[in-house]
Amino acid sequence: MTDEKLPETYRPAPESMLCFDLYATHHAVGQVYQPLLAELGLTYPQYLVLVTLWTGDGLTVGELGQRLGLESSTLTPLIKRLENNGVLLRARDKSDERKVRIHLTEAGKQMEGRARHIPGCIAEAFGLPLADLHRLHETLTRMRASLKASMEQS
Amino acid sequence: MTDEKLPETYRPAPESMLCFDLYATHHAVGQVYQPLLAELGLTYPQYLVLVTLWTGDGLTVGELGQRLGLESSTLTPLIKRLENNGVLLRARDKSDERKVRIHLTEAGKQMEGRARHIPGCIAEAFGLPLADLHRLHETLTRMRASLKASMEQS
DNA sequence: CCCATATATATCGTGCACGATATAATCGTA
DNA sequence: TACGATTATATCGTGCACGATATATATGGG
Repeated sequence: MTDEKLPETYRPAPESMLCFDLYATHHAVGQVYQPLLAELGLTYPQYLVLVTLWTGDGLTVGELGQRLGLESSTLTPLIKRLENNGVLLRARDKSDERKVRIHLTEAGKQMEGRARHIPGCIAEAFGLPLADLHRLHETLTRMRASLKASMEQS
Repeated sequence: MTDEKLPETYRPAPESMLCFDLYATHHAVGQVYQPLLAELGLTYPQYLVLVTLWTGDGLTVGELGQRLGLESSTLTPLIKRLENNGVLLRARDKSDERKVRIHLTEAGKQMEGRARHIPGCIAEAFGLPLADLHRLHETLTRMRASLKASMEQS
């Protein structure tokens, strides 16, 4: 990073800050998801958990947390809410009783079909050509790698 | 959006979803901010409020909410915490007693100097050339506009 | 002037997210 | 085998964020 002095009048406003772009865009995406997910009785984080389970049932809490970047203190109550709503079941792993494996119920599996239209709706709402979306994905992935690296070293 | 059928085996994983990119990148940025803001005794949303006030003192709760995209139900307690920490004061507007205007204290004004190094640290952690950051800002801004438009019409 | 309506903020209940800590199972090694 | 260290989840307290609702002030039409 350059160390050059910025003029005294340089005062970043939230609207010009990249971190705010991420914050606000993520928020706006959540607003678009909200009515789509409400039909299924899901919140956005709950939907992410189900998407992950649809790619592979029987994951442990830890594996889910690794995929989604969430702690057990977040996942445990979230998963219990999903269990209360009947979309999954929690079961201790027989060969290692420390682990809790999450299994979809029939209702949870069938929900995949009912959610199939959602990615298309979201992609449409983005309103950008596919090439831009690809570039965005790549930029954000590289950025995330860099952010993680800068955290490790400190 | 095209309506063409996707193969039955198409199953988006969170890691390939753009919304997850935004979610995870925003989260990673928060992790980088956290130690920098902890020195000032601030959370990230509190920092955003102060950044906004540094660009113009005496904003109302509603104006802050508009700039940051937050509701009074979020801002009111957040601002009260900042008031308890002595960085700002809340005062009813004399000419319209419905409005609450937020004014920085001396401590709140001085905090701007103590926070001046933060944007540079963050930009460095992004680890991308400035051109990419500009492009990202523009892409996200356009995307946000499109997302908002798609919400209005529905 | 009075009241219906609109506006600005605050309150309440739910859920997400964290760090710190607790608990319980497993593993390594003496 | 016994015990310290590690691992996996759960619990607790704090703060953010929302939608629904309440309260208080302001405004406009009759």
